[in-house]
Amino acid sequence: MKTSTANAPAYANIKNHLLHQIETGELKPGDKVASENTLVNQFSVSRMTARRALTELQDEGVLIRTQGLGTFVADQKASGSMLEIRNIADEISERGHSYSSRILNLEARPASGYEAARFGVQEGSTLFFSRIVHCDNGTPLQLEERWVSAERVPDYLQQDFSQQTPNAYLSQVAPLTEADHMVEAVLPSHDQAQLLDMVETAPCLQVIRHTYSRNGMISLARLIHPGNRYRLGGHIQFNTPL
Amino acid sequence: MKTSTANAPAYANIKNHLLHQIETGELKPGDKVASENTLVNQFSVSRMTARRALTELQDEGVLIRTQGLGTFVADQKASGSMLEIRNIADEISERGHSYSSRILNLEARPASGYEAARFGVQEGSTLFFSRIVHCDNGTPLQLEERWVSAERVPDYLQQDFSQQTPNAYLSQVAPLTEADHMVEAVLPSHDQAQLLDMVETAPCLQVIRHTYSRNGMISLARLIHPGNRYRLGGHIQFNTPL
DNA sequence: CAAGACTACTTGTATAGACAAGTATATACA
DNA sequence: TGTATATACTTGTCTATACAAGTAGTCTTG
Repeated sequence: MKTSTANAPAYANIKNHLLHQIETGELKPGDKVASENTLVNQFSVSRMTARRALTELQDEGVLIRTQGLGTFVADQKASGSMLEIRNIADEISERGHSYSSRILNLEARPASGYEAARFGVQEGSTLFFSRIVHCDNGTPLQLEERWVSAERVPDYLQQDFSQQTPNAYLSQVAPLTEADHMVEAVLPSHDQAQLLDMVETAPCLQVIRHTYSRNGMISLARLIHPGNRYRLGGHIQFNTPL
Repeated sequence: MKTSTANAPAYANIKNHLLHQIETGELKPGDKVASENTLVNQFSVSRMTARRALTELQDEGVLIRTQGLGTFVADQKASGSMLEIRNIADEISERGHSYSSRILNLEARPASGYEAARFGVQEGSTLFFSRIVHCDNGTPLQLEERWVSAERVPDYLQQDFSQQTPNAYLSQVAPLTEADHMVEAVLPSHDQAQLLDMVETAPCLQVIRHTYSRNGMISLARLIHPGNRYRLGGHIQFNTPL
Protein backbone atom coordinates (compact mmCIF):
# COMPACT_ATOMS: atom_id res chain seq x y z
CA MET A 1 0.00 0.00 0.00
CA LYS A 2 1.91 2.89 -1.32
CA THR A 3 1.16 6.43 -0.48
CA SER A 4 2.70 8.24 -3.42
CA THR A 5 5.59 10.66 -3.56
CA ALA A 6 6.93 9.65 -6.95
CA ASN A 7 4.61 10.55 -9.80
CA ALA A 8 1.81 11.89 -7.72
CA PRO A 9 0.80 15.51 -8.22
CA ALA A 10 2.62 18.02 -6.08
CA TYR A 11 -0.44 18.98 -4.09
CA ALA A 12 -0.99 15.31 -3.20
CA ASN A 13 2.54 15.00 -1.90
CA ILE A 14 2.02 17.98 0.35
CA LYS A 15 -1.22 16.51 1.62
CA ASN A 16 0.49 13.23 2.41
CA HIS A 17 3.30 15.06 4.11
CA LEU A 18 0.90 16.85 6.40
CA LEU A 19 -1.18 13.75 7.04
CA HIS A 20 1.96 11.89 7.95
CA GLN A 21 2.91 14.57 10.43
CA ILE A 22 -0.48 14.23 12.03
CA GLU A 23 -0.46 10.44 12.06
CA THR A 24 2.93 10.24 13.72
CA GLY A 25 1.91 12.72 16.35
CA GLU A 26 4.37 15.33 15.18
CA LEU A 27 1.38 17.56 14.80
CA LYS A 28 -1.37 17.28 17.37
CA PRO A 29 -4.88 18.67 17.35
CA GLY A 30 -4.73 22.40 17.82
CA ASP A 31 -1.17 22.70 16.58
CA LYS A 32 -0.38 25.29 13.99
CA VAL A 33 0.43 23.91 10.58
CA ALA A 34 3.02 25.32 8.21
CA SER A 35 1.65 28.39 6.47
CA GLU A 36 1.12 28.57 2.73
CA ASN A 37 4.28 30.54 2.20
CA THR A 38 6.29 28.11 4.31
CA LEU A 39 5.09 25.23 2.18
CA VAL A 40 5.89 27.21 -0.95
CA ASN A 41 9.54 27.42 0.10
CA GLN A 42 9.65 23.93 1.56
CA PHE A 43 8.30 22.16 -1.51
CA SER A 44 9.29 24.65 -4.18
CA VAL A 45 5.79 25.01 -5.50
CA SER A 46 3.58 27.98 -6.19
CA ARG A 47 1.27 29.28 -3.55
CA MET A 48 -1.80 28.02 -5.37
CA THR A 49 -0.47 24.49 -5.20
CA ALA A 50 0.35 24.65 -1.50
CA ARG A 51 -3.01 26.24 -1.00
CA ARG A 52 -4.81 23.42 -2.73
CA ALA A 53 -3.31 20.88 -0.36
CA LEU A 54 -4.38 22.88 2.68
CA THR A 55 -7.82 23.65 1.33
CA GLU A 56 -8.56 20.07 0.48
CA LEU A 57 -7.49 18.91 3.91
CA GLN A 58 -9.76 21.52 5.35
CA ASP A 59 -12.65 20.22 3.27
CA GLU A 60 -11.86 16.76 4.51
CA GLY A 61 -12.10 17.93 8.09
CA VAL A 62 -8.45 17.44 8.88
CA LEU A 63 -7.41 21.05 9.14
CA ILE A 64 -9.00 24.27 10.19
CA ARG A 65 -8.03 27.50 8.48
CA THR A 66 -8.77 31.02 9.60
CA GLN A 67 -7.99 34.13 7.68
CA GLY A 68 -5.39 36.17 9.46
CA LEU A 69 -4.62 33.45 11.95
CA GLY A 70 -3.32 30.42 10.17
CA THR A 71 -3.96 26.74 9.68
CA PHE A 72 -4.44 24.32 12.55
CA VAL A 73 -4.97 20.63 13.07
CA ALA A 74 -8.63 19.95 13.72
CA ASP A 75 -9.64 18.46 17.01
CA GLN A 76 -11.17 15.12 16.24
CA LYS A 77 -12.27 14.42 19.78
CA ALA A 78 -15.20 15.69 21.68
CA SER A 79 -17.96 14.96 19.21
CA GLY A 80 -20.66 12.83 20.61
CA SER A 81 -22.58 10.36 18.61
CA MET A 82 -25.48 11.73 16.77
CA LEU A 83 -25.90 9.54 13.79
CA GLU A 84 -26.21 5.93 13.19
CA ILE A 85 -25.53 3.86 10.19
CA ARG A 86 -28.40 2.10 8.63
CA ASN A 87 -27.86 -1.45 7.70
CA ILE A 88 -27.00 -1.38 4.05
CA ALA A 89 -28.55 -4.77 3.40
CA ASP A 90 -31.83 -3.76 4.98
CA GLU A 91 -31.85 -0.58 3.07
CA ILE A 92 -31.34 -2.22 -0.27
CA SER A 93 -34.06 -4.74 0.53
CA GLU A 94 -36.46 -2.01 1.50
CA ARG A 95 -35.79 -0.37 -1.80
CA GLY A 96 -36.94 -3.56 -3.46
CA HIS A 97 -33.55 -4.28 -4.96
CA SER A 98 -31.44 -7.38 -4.68
CA TYR A 99 -28.63 -7.33 -2.16
CA SER A 100 -25.37 -9.17 -2.63
CA SER A 101 -21.91 -8.84 -1.19
CA ARG A 102 -18.39 -9.86 -1.98
CA ILE A 103 -15.54 -10.31 0.46
CA LEU A 104 -12.30 -8.72 -0.64
CA ASN A 105 -10.21 -9.18 2.47
CA LEU A 106 -10.58 -11.10 5.71
CA GLU A 107 -7.52 -11.34 7.84
CA ALA A 108 -5.93 -10.99 11.22
CA ARG A 109 -2.87 -8.89 11.72
CA PRO A 110 -0.90 -7.38 14.55
CA ALA A 111 -1.69 -3.82 15.47
CA SER A 112 0.94 -1.31 14.53
CA GLY A 113 1.87 1.31 17.08
CA TYR A 114 -0.35 3.76 15.34
CA GLU A 115 -3.32 1.42 15.19
CA ALA A 116 -2.75 0.28 18.76
CA ALA A 117 -2.92 3.80 20.06
CA ARG A 118 -5.96 4.52 18.00
CA PHE A 119 -7.92 1.43 18.88
CA GLY A 120 -6.92 1.34 22.52
CA VAL A 121 -5.12 -1.99 22.45
CA GLN A 122 -1.53 -3.05 23.00
CA GLU A 123 0.91 -2.82 20.16
CA GLY A 124 1.21 -6.17 18.41
CA SER A 125 -2.11 -7.47 19.65
CA THR A 126 -4.41 -8.95 17.06
CA LEU A 127 -6.72 -6.84 14.95
CA PHE A 128 -9.17 -8.37 12.54
CA PHE A 129 -9.59 -6.66 9.24
CA SER A 130 -12.28 -7.20 6.67
CA ARG A 131 -13.27 -5.47 3.51
CA ILE A 132 -16.57 -6.19 1.85
CA VAL A 133 -18.37 -4.77 -1.14
CA HIS A 134 -22.12 -4.44 -0.86
CA CYS A 135 -24.00 -4.46 -4.13
CA ASP A 136 -27.39 -3.10 -5.08
CA ASN A 137 -28.77 -5.09 -8.00
CA GLY A 138 -25.25 -6.25 -8.68
CA THR A 139 -23.80 -2.74 -8.75
CA PRO A 140 -21.19 -2.02 -6.12
CA LEU A 141 -22.67 0.59 -3.85
CA GLN A 142 -20.74 0.47 -0.63
CA LEU A 143 -17.26 -0.57 0.29
CA GLU A 144 -17.07 -1.51 3.92
CA GLU A 145 -13.85 -1.74 5.86
CA ARG A 146 -13.77 -2.94 9.39
CA TRP A 147 -11.19 -3.20 12.06
CA VAL A 148 -12.26 -5.31 14.98
CA SER A 149 -10.38 -5.74 18.19
CA ALA A 150 -9.67 -9.44 18.78
CA GLU A 151 -10.06 -8.99 22.49
CA ARG A 152 -13.62 -8.02 21.95
CA VAL A 153 -14.76 -10.42 19.25
CA PRO A 154 -12.41 -13.43 19.10
CA ASP A 155 -14.37 -15.39 16.49
CA TYR A 156 -14.72 -12.64 13.96
CA LEU A 157 -12.79 -14.37 11.22
CA GLN A 158 -14.79 -17.59 11.49
CA GLN A 159 -18.06 -15.99 10.50
CA ASP A 160 -19.68 -16.47 7.14
CA PHE A 161 -20.32 -12.93 6.09
CA SER A 162 -22.02 -13.90 2.89
CA GLN A 163 -24.87 -15.15 5.06
CA GLN A 164 -24.87 -12.51 7.74
CA THR A 165 -23.45 -9.00 7.49
CA PRO A 166 -20.66 -8.05 9.87
CA ASN A 167 -22.90 -5.39 11.24
CA ALA A 168 -25.58 -7.88 12.17
CA TYR A 169 -23.05 -10.26 13.69
CA LEU A 170 -21.32 -7.60 15.72
CA SER A 171 -24.55 -6.18 16.97
CA GLN A 172 -25.38 -9.59 18.32
CA VAL A 173 -22.08 -10.54 19.86
CA ALA A 174 -20.72 -7.22 21.03
CA PRO A 175 -23.50 -4.92 22.04
CA LEU A 176 -22.43 -1.68 23.57
CA THR A 177 -24.76 0.09 25.86
CA GLU A 178 -22.74 3.03 26.99
CA ALA A 179 -22.26 5.94 24.69
CA ASP A 180 -18.54 6.15 24.86
CA HIS A 181 -16.49 8.58 22.93
CA MET A 182 -13.47 7.95 20.87
CA VAL A 183 -10.97 9.63 18.75
CA GLU A 184 -10.64 8.98 15.11
CA ALA A 185 -8.29 11.14 13.20
CA VAL A 186 -7.23 11.13 9.63
CA LEU A 187 -7.75 8.28 7.29
CA PRO A 188 -4.72 6.76 5.74
CA SER A 189 -5.13 6.58 2.02
CA HIS A 190 -6.80 3.62 0.44
CA ASP A 191 -5.33 1.14 -1.88
CA GLN A 192 -6.53 3.16 -4.76
CA ALA A 193 -6.04 0.72 -7.59
CA GLN A 194 -8.51 -1.67 -6.03
CA LEU A 195 -11.00 1.09 -5.56
CA LEU A 196 -10.79 2.34 -9.08
CA ASP A 197 -12.01 -0.90 -10.56
CA MET A 198 -15.17 -0.66 -8.57
CA VAL A 199 -15.69 2.98 -9.18
CA GLU A 200 -15.73 2.20 -12.87
CA THR A 201 -18.98 0.35 -12.54
CA ALA A 202 -20.52 2.17 -9.62
CA PRO A 203 -22.52 5.35 -10.04
CA CYS A 204 -21.34 6.57 -6.70
CA LEU A 205 -19.48 4.43 -4.26
CA GLN A 206 -19.92 4.86 -0.57
CA VAL A 207 -16.87 3.99 1.41
CA ILE A 208 -17.50 3.20 5.01
CA ARG A 209 -14.87 2.39 7.52
CA HIS A 210 -15.94 0.82 10.78
CA THR A 211 -13.69 0.43 13.74
CA TYR A 212 -14.53 -1.61 16.77
CA SER A 213 -12.23 -0.79 19.60
CA ARG A 214 -12.46 -1.28 23.30
CA ASN A 215 -14.47 1.81 23.82
CA GLY A 216 -17.00 1.80 21.07
CA MET A 217 -17.53 1.86 17.39
CA ILE A 218 -16.36 4.49 15.02
CA SER A 219 -17.52 4.85 11.50
CA LEU A 220 -16.21 7.06 8.79
CA ALA A 221 -18.00 7.40 5.51
CA ARG A 222 -16.83 8.95 2.33
CA LEU A 223 -18.23 9.18 -1.12
CA ILE A 224 -16.40 8.59 -4.32
CA HIS A 225 -17.92 9.99 -7.44
CA PRO A 226 -16.91 8.78 -10.83
CA GLY A 227 -14.42 11.13 -12.38
CA ASN A 228 -13.36 12.10 -8.91
CA ARG A 229 -10.88 9.36 -8.51
CA TYR A 230 -8.13 10.67 -6.44
CA ARG A 231 -10.06 13.34 -4.70
CA LEU A 232 -12.50 11.76 -2.33
CA GLY A 233 -15.56 13.72 -1.52
CA GLY A 234 -16.45 15.09 1.86
CA HIS A 235 -16.29 12.59 4.65
CA ILE A 236 -18.54 11.96 7.53
CA GLN A 237 -17.26 11.23 10.94
CA PHE A 238 -19.29 10.00 13.82
CA ASN A 239 -19.34 7.59 16.64
CA THR A 240 -22.07 5.15 17.32
CA PRO A 241 -22.84 3.06 20.34
CA LEU A 242 -24.47 -0.11 19.14
CA MET B 1 -30.71 36.88 4.72
CA LYS B 2 -29.18 37.76 1.47
CA THR B 3 -28.28 35.27 -1.11
CA SER B 4 -25.47 36.85 -3.01
CA THR B 5 -25.14 38.07 -6.55
CA ALA B 6 -23.98 41.51 -5.53
CA ASN B 7 -20.93 41.39 -3.33
CA ALA B 8 -20.52 37.67 -3.32
CA PRO B 9 -17.34 36.24 -4.78
CA ALA B 10 -17.46 35.51 -8.47
CA TYR B 11 -17.13 31.76 -8.05
CA ALA B 12 -20.12 31.76 -5.70
CA ASN B 13 -22.24 33.55 -8.27
CA ILE B 14 -21.35 30.95 -10.83
CA LYS B 15 -22.22 28.18 -8.40
CA ASN B 16 -25.58 29.75 -7.70
CA HIS B 17 -26.20 30.18 -11.39
CA LEU B 18 -25.60 26.50 -12.01
CA LEU B 19 -27.60 25.42 -8.98
CA HIS B 20 -30.45 27.55 -10.18
CA GLN B 21 -30.34 25.90 -13.56
CA ILE B 22 -30.55 22.53 -11.87
CA GLU B 23 -33.28 23.53 -9.48
CA THR B 24 -35.49 24.95 -12.19
CA GLY B 25 -35.07 21.84 -14.27
CA GLU B 26 -33.25 23.67 -17.03
CA LEU B 27 -30.48 21.18 -16.39
CA LYS B 28 -31.46 17.64 -15.54
CA PRO B 29 -29.35 14.79 -14.20
CA GLY B 30 -27.05 13.59 -16.94
CA ASP B 31 -27.18 16.86 -18.86
CA LYS B 32 -23.96 18.44 -19.94
CA VAL B 33 -23.06 21.60 -18.10
CA ALA B 34 -21.39 24.63 -19.64
CA SER B 35 -17.68 23.98 -20.02
CA GLU B 36 -15.06 25.97 -18.19
CA ASN B 37 -14.29 28.07 -21.23
CA THR B 38 -17.95 28.77 -21.81
CA LEU B 39 -18.30 30.05 -18.27
CA VAL B 40 -15.17 32.13 -18.73
CA ASN B 41 -16.80 34.01 -21.58
CA GLN B 42 -20.22 34.06 -20.00
CA PHE B 43 -19.15 35.54 -16.68
CA SER B 44 -15.99 37.32 -17.80
CA VAL B 45 -13.83 35.58 -15.25
CA SER B 46 -10.61 33.67 -15.50
CA ARG B 47 -10.63 29.96 -16.04
CA MET B 48 -9.44 29.28 -12.49
CA THR B 49 -12.48 31.04 -11.11
CA ALA B 50 -14.92 29.19 -13.33
CA ARG B 51 -13.08 26.04 -12.48
CA ARG B 52 -13.44 26.61 -8.77
CA ALA B 53 -17.20 26.80 -9.07
CA LEU B 54 -17.35 23.56 -11.00
CA THR B 55 -14.88 21.76 -8.76
CA GLU B 56 -16.69 22.71 -5.58
CA LEU B 57 -20.00 21.57 -6.99
CA GLN B 58 -18.31 18.32 -7.89
CA ASP B 59 -17.05 17.93 -4.34
CA GLU B 60 -20.55 18.58 -3.11
CA GLY B 61 -21.87 15.80 -5.28
CA VAL B 62 -23.86 18.05 -7.56
CA LEU B 63 -21.76 17.68 -10.67
CA ILE B 64 -19.61 15.00 -12.22
CA ARG B 65 -16.56 15.96 -14.23
CA THR B 66 -14.54 13.77 -16.54
CA GLN B 67 -11.36 14.78 -18.21
CA GLY B 68 -11.81 14.98 -21.94
CA LEU B 69 -15.56 14.63 -21.75
CA GLY B 70 -17.00 17.48 -19.80
CA THR B 71 -19.11 18.29 -16.79
CA PHE B 72 -22.48 16.74 -16.14
CA VAL B 73 -25.25 17.00 -13.61
CA ALA B 74 -24.98 14.16 -11.12
CA ASP B 75 -27.80 11.74 -10.67
CA GLN B 76 -28.93 12.33 -7.13
CA LYS B 77 -30.99 9.21 -7.05
CA ALA B 78 -28.09 6.83 -7.30
CA SER B 79 -26.88 6.90 -3.74
CA GLY B 80 -29.36 5.92 -1.16
CA SER B 81 -29.54 7.37 2.27
CA MET B 82 -27.58 5.44 4.73
CA LEU B 83 -27.62 7.52 7.80
CA GLU B 84 -30.23 8.74 10.08
CA ILE B 85 -30.16 11.31 12.73
CA ARG B 86 -30.66 10.14 16.21
CA ASN B 87 -32.91 12.09 18.42
CA ILE B 88 -30.63 14.21 20.52
CA ALA B 89 -32.98 14.17 23.49
CA ASP B 90 -33.21 10.39 23.49
CA GLU B 91 -29.53 10.13 23.19
CA ILE B 92 -28.79 12.34 26.14
CA SER B 93 -31.36 10.48 28.21
CA GLU B 94 -29.81 7.16 27.30
CA ARG B 95 -26.51 8.49 28.42
CA GLY B 96 -28.05 9.10 31.83
CA HIS B 97 -27.63 12.83 31.58
CA SER B 98 -30.20 15.51 31.92
CA TYR B 99 -31.64 17.00 28.77
CA SER B 100 -32.76 20.58 28.45
CA SER B 101 -33.32 22.95 25.58
CA ARG B 102 -33.58 26.63 24.93
CA ILE B 103 -35.34 28.31 22.05
CA LEU B 104 -33.36 31.08 20.41
CA ASN B 105 -35.54 31.84 17.44
CA LEU B 106 -39.00 30.85 16.33
CA GLU B 107 -40.43 32.79 13.46
CA ALA B 108 -42.13 32.78 10.12
CA ARG B 109 -40.71 34.66 7.22
CA PRO B 110 -41.15 34.84 3.48
CA ALA B 111 -38.87 32.74 1.36
CA SER B 112 -36.30 34.66 -0.61
CA GLY B 113 -35.78 33.72 -4.22
CA TYR B 114 -32.79 31.67 -3.27
CA GLU B 115 -34.55 29.83 -0.47
CA ALA B 116 -37.63 29.32 -2.58
CA ALA B 117 -35.66 27.64 -5.31
CA ARG B 118 -33.81 25.51 -2.85
CA PHE B 119 -36.76 24.41 -0.79
CA GLY B 120 -39.06 23.92 -3.72
CA VAL B 121 -41.65 26.53 -2.80
CA GLN B 122 -42.81 29.75 -4.38
CA GLU B 123 -40.90 32.92 -3.71
CA GLY B 124 -42.49 34.85 -0.88
CA SER B 125 -44.30 31.85 0.55
CA THR B 126 -43.94 31.27 4.24
CA LEU B 127 -41.02 29.44 5.73
CA PHE B 128 -40.86 28.65 9.41
CA PHE B 129 -37.53 29.03 11.05
CA SER B 130 -36.49 27.83 14.46
CA ARG B 131 -33.26 27.65 16.30
CA ILE B 132 -32.91 25.62 19.44
CA VAL B 133 -30.01 24.76 21.69
CA HIS B 134 -29.99 21.28 23.16
CA CYS B 135 -28.08 20.88 26.40
CA ASP B 136 -26.51 17.87 28.00
CA ASN B 137 -26.35 18.38 31.75
CA GLY B 138 -26.79 22.06 31.14
CA THR B 139 -23.93 22.26 28.67
CA PRO B 140 -24.89 23.34 25.15
CA LEU B 141 -24.20 20.38 22.93
CA GLN B 142 -26.20 20.90 19.80
CA LEU B 143 -27.52 23.89 17.98
CA GLU B 144 -30.41 22.97 15.80
CA GLU B 145 -31.68 25.09 12.96
CA ARG B 146 -34.75 24.16 11.04
CA TRP B 147 -36.47 25.51 8.04
CA VAL B 148 -39.91 24.08 7.59
CA SER B 149 -42.16 24.64 4.65
CA ALA B 150 -45.44 26.14 5.82
CA GLU B 151 -47.32 24.25 3.16
CA ARG B 152 -46.23 21.06 4.75
CA VAL B 153 -46.57 21.81 8.45
CA PRO B 154 -48.86 24.79 8.97
CA ASP B 155 -48.92 24.64 12.76
CA TYR B 156 -45.21 24.51 13.31
CA LEU B 157 -44.95 27.78 15.20
CA GLN B 158 -47.75 26.86 17.61
CA GLN B 159 -45.90 23.94 19.09
CA ASP B 160 -44.30 23.96 22.48
CA PHE B 161 -40.84 22.75 21.72
CA SER B 162 -39.74 22.79 25.31
CA GLN B 163 -42.07 19.83 25.81
CA GLN B 164 -41.56 18.01 22.55
CA THR B 165 -38.61 18.28 20.25
CA PRO B 166 -39.21 19.54 16.72
CA ASN B 167 -37.91 16.25 15.45
CA ALA B 168 -40.51 14.31 17.37
CA TYR B 169 -43.27 16.64 16.28
CA LEU B 170 -42.31 16.59 12.65
CA SER B 171 -41.94 12.85 12.59
CA GLN B 172 -45.49 12.62 13.80
CA VAL B 173 -47.13 15.22 11.62
CA ALA B 174 -45.13 14.99 8.42
CA PRO B 175 -43.96 11.47 7.88
CA LEU B 176 -42.29 10.82 4.61
CA THR B 177 -42.33 7.36 3.24
CA GLU B 178 -40.55 7.72 -0.02
CA ALA B 179 -36.84 8.13 -0.06
CA ASP B 180 -36.66 11.31 -2.03
CA HIS B 181 -33.45 13.00 -2.81
CA MET B 182 -32.46 16.58 -2.79
CA VAL B 183 -29.54 18.80 -3.28
CA GLU B 184 -28.18 21.02 -0.59
CA ALA B 185 -25.25 23.08 -1.51
CA VAL B 186 -23.44 25.77 0.34
CA LEU B 187 -24.38 26.91 3.76
CA PRO B 188 -24.93 30.58 4.34
CA SER B 189 -22.92 31.80 7.26
CA HIS B 190 -24.38 31.78 10.72
CA ASP B 191 -25.08 34.61 12.99
CA GLN B 192 -21.68 34.22 14.41
CA ALA B 193 -21.82 36.39 17.48
CA GLN B 194 -24.64 34.34 18.88
CA LEU B 195 -22.72 31.16 18.30
CA LEU B 196 -19.59 32.34 19.97
CA ASP B 197 -21.20 32.72 23.35
CA MET B 198 -22.21 29.12 23.33
CA VAL B 199 -18.97 27.83 22.01
CA GLU B 200 -17.28 29.37 25.00
CA THR B 201 -18.97 26.98 27.36
CA ALA B 202 -19.36 23.96 25.11
CA PRO B 203 -16.63 21.41 24.63
CA CYS B 204 -17.75 20.91 21.09
CA LEU B 205 -20.91 22.19 19.62
CA GLN B 206 -22.80 20.23 17.03
CA VAL B 207 -24.64 22.36 14.57
CA ILE B 208 -27.43 20.64 12.78
CA ARG B 209 -29.48 22.24 10.13
CA HIS B 210 -32.69 20.55 9.12
CA THR B 211 -34.66 21.50 6.12
CA TYR B 212 -38.12 20.23 5.42
CA SER B 213 -39.04 20.92 1.87
CA ARG B 214 -41.63 19.51 -0.43
CA ASN B 215 -39.48 16.61 -1.40
CA GLY B 216 -38.03 15.41 1.85
CA MET B 217 -35.82 16.31 4.69
CA ILE B 218 -32.26 17.41 4.42
CA SER B 219 -29.93 17.62 7.31
CA LEU B 220 -26.55 19.17 7.46
CA ALA B 221 -24.40 18.71 10.47
CA ARG B 222 -21.27 20.53 11.32
CA LEU B 223 -19.03 20.64 14.30
CA ILE B 224 -17.62 23.67 15.95
CA HIS B 225 -14.54 23.05 17.96
CA PRO B 226 -13.19 25.43 20.53
CA GLY B 227 -10.56 27.57 18.95
CA ASN B 228 -12.40 27.13 15.71
CA ARG B 229 -14.67 30.05 16.09
CA TYR B 230 -15.31 31.48 12.74
CA ARG B 231 -14.68 28.59 10.45
CA LEU B 232 -16.88 25.65 11.07
CA GLY B 233 -15.42 22.23 10.67
CA GLY B 234 -16.23 19.75 7.97
CA HIS B 235 -19.86 19.35 7.16
CA ILE B 236 -21.97 16.36 6.63
CA GLN B 237 -24.45 16.17 3.89
CA PHE B 238 -27.13 13.57 3.66
CA ASN B 239 -30.74 13.08 3.11
CA THR B 240 -33.07 11.22 5.37
CA PRO B 241 -36.49 9.88 4.68
CA LEU B 242 -38.32 9.95 7.98
C1' DC C 1 -12.74 -1.20 -45.36
C1' DA C 2 -9.78 -0.72 -41.44
C1' DA C 3 -5.93 1.23 -38.82
C1' DG C 4 -3.52 4.94 -37.58
C1' DA C 5 -2.72 9.98 -37.38
C1' DC C 6 -4.54 14.35 -36.75
C1' DT C 7 -7.53 17.78 -34.69
C1' DA C 8 -10.74 20.06 -31.61
C1' DC C 9 -12.44 20.21 -27.25
C1' DT C 10 -12.47 18.98 -22.64
C1' DT C 11 -10.64 18.78 -17.76
C1' DG C 12 -6.14 18.40 -14.72
C1' DT C 13 -2.01 20.48 -12.95
C1' DA C 14 0.92 24.29 -12.17
C1' DT C 15 3.08 28.95 -12.24
C1' DA C 16 3.84 33.92 -10.81
C1' DG C 17 1.88 37.54 -9.66
C1' DA C 18 -1.72 40.95 -7.64
C1' DC C 19 -4.85 42.94 -4.33
C1' DA C 20 -8.28 42.32 -0.44
C1' DA C 21 -9.19 41.34 4.18
C1' DG C 22 -8.71 39.38 8.91
C1' DT C 23 -5.54 38.91 13.09
C1' DA C 24 -2.08 40.03 16.35
C1' DT C 25 1.82 42.58 17.83
C1' DA C 26 4.59 46.43 18.36
C1' DT C 27 4.95 51.39 18.32
C1' DA C 28 3.89 56.17 18.84
C1' DC C 29 1.02 59.47 20.83
C1' DA C 30 -2.22 61.86 23.93
C1' DT D 1 -2.02 54.30 31.21
C1' DG D 2 -4.86 53.75 27.44
C1' DT D 3 -5.88 54.55 22.61
C1' DA D 4 -4.89 54.90 17.87
C1' DT D 5 -1.76 53.66 14.25
C1' DA D 6 1.46 51.18 11.66
C1' DT D 7 3.32 46.67 10.54
C1' DA D 8 3.91 42.00 9.53
C1' DC D 9 1.81 37.84 8.67
C1' DT D 10 -1.92 35.13 7.54
C1' DT D 11 -5.67 33.30 4.40
C1' DG D 12 -9.24 34.64 0.52
C1' DT D 13 -10.09 35.91 -4.17
C1' DC D 14 -8.67 36.48 -8.86
C1' DT D 15 -6.06 36.97 -13.26
C1' DA D 16 -3.55 35.33 -17.36
C1' DT D 17 -0.98 31.89 -19.01
C1' DA D 18 1.09 27.39 -20.01
C1' DC D 19 1.42 22.60 -20.74
C1' DA D 20 -0.33 17.75 -19.84
C1' DA D 21 -3.69 14.39 -20.66
C1' DG D 22 -8.17 12.15 -21.78
C1' DT D 23 -12.13 11.77 -25.30
C1' DA D 24 -14.35 11.76 -29.63
C1' DG D 25 -14.64 12.50 -34.15
C1' DT D 26 -12.44 13.24 -38.81
C1' DC D 27 -9.20 12.55 -42.12
C1' DT D 28 -5.47 10.12 -44.30
C1' DT D 29 -3.39 6.14 -45.76
C1' DG D 30 -2.43 1.29 -46.57
